Amino acid sequence: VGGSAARVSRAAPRRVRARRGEGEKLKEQILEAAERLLVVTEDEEAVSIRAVAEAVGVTPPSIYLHFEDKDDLLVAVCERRFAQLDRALEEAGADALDPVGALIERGRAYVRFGLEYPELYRILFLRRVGPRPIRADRTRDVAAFDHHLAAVSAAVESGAMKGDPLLVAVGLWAAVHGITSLLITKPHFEWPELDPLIDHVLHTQIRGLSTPDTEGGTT
Amino acid sequence: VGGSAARVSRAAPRRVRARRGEGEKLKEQILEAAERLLVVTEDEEAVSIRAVAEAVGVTPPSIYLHFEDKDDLLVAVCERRFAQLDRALEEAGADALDPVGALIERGRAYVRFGLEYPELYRILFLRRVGPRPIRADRTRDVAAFDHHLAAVSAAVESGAMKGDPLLVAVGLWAAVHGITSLLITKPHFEWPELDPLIDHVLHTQIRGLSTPDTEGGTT
DNA sequence: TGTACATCAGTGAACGCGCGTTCACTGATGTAC
DNA sequence: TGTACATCAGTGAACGCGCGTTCACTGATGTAC
Repeated sequence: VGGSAARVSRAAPRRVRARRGEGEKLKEQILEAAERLLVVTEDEEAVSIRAVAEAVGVTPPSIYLHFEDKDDLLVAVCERRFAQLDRALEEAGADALDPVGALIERGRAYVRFGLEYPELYRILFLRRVGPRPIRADRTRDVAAFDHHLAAVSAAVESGAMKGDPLLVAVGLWAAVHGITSLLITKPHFEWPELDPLIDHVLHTQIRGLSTPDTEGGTT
Repeated sequence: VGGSAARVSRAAPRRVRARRGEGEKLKEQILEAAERLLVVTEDEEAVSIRAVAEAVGVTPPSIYLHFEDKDDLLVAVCERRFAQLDRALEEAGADALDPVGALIERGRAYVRFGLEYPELYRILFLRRVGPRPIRADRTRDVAAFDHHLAAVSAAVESGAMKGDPLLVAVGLWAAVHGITSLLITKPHFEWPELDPLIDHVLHTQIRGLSTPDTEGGTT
C-alpha cells in the first residue's frame, strides 16, 4: 500500500478524493471554507456555492451531497460560531471574582467576538430573518442567552444588582450589542477610543442597575 | 386645449408622460416608489431597478435619467429618511420639560422610528458599508448625531448628568440602537413586553449617568 | 398665423453576468461469494 | 486467491432566472423665425 504513493503528484489535483466511508470529511472542509471566505471577504454575498466549492477544490454539485441548500450551509456555519461565542463568554465570566465582574468580562468578550468576526456577527445578529425562521434560533443562541440570563440572575441574587433578571439581561444584551454593531456597521464614524468607550457602556449599565449601597464598588 | 381631454382614457397607460420641463416629477415618484417597496416588502433585495420602474409605471432605463446607478438611488432614499428621523427626534425632544426628559423622549422616538420602518432602519444602520463609503455619512446622519450630541450636552450642563458628552452620547445611541436592532432582527425571540422593556433600557442608562443628588428625580 | 426644428421624456431590445440547482454520469473501492 | 458487483464520492454540462446597465431610437412639445 505504501509503495505506490509516488503517483500522487501528477497533474496537480486540487483535492484527493476521500476514501469510502470518509465522505464526512468533505462536510467539515466545506464548513471551514465557507467560514474562511466569510472572514476573509467580510461579505456574505461573496460566499456563493460556487465560491465555496472552488475554495475546497471540488465542483459545486458536491456541496449538495452534504447540505440541502445554500441556506442550510449558512445556518450550519452560524451554529458553529454561536457555540464558539457561547464558550468564549462562559470562559470570560469564569475567571471573575464576583458576579458583577463576571458580567463585565462577559460583555468585553462579546464585543471582542463581534469585532474579530464582523461578517459572522452581521449574519448572526444583523440580518433580517428569512422567510423560514432560522433553525439555529431554537438551539445554540438560546443556550447562549440562557447562560447570559444565569449570569445576570447570579448578580441579582448576590444583592449587588436589582431588577427583573429577564429585563436586566435583555438590557445588557442591548447595550453590548448596540455598541458592537455600531462599531461594525459605521467604521467611518469618528468613534472615541475603543477601550474607554466599551468600559463606559458597560459601567454605565452596571451603575444604572446597581443597588444604592454597593454602587461603585465594582469598577 | 380643454376640449380634447376625453382622449386620455384609452388603452390604459400606466403613467402619463411628464410635460416638457417637468421631468423632475419622475425623480420624486421614483424615490417614493422605492421607499414604498422597501416598506411594504421589508426586503432590500426586492427593490430592484426593474421593480421600482414597474411600480412607477415606467421602463427600467428611465431610472437612469435621474440616478447614476442603483446605489445612488438607495442612498437618496436613505437621505430622505435620515432627515425624517432627525426631525422626529427634534420634535420629540422639544416638548419635554427638562433636558433629561428630552433625552428619554428622543430615545422613545428613535425606537418608534426603527420599529415603524424596519427595513429602512436596516439599511441605515445595519448594512455593511459598501466599497465606497456611503455618501449620506457626511450629511444627514451627521446632522442627526450633532443634534443628539447637543441634547446630551444640555443634560450634562444642567448638572443632572455627568460624563464626557461624546462618550455619553455614543453610549445612549448604542443602548437605543441595541434594543431597536434586536427587536427588528430577532422577531422570534420571546421579548418582554415592549414599553416596559424600552423604559427599562432608557432609565437604566439615565440612572447610570445621573449625578448622585439628582438620581431618580426624572423618572 | 404657420412651420421647421431642437429638446425633452421617455421606450424597446438586448448585453453579459453570476447565481442556485438538477441530472445523468463515472470511476475508484471495498465486499460477498 | 480471484472476480463480479454494489456502493460511495464525487464530476461535467446544462437549466432558467433576474439582475444592472447600455444603446440606438421615438414621438410629443415648446420655441424661434
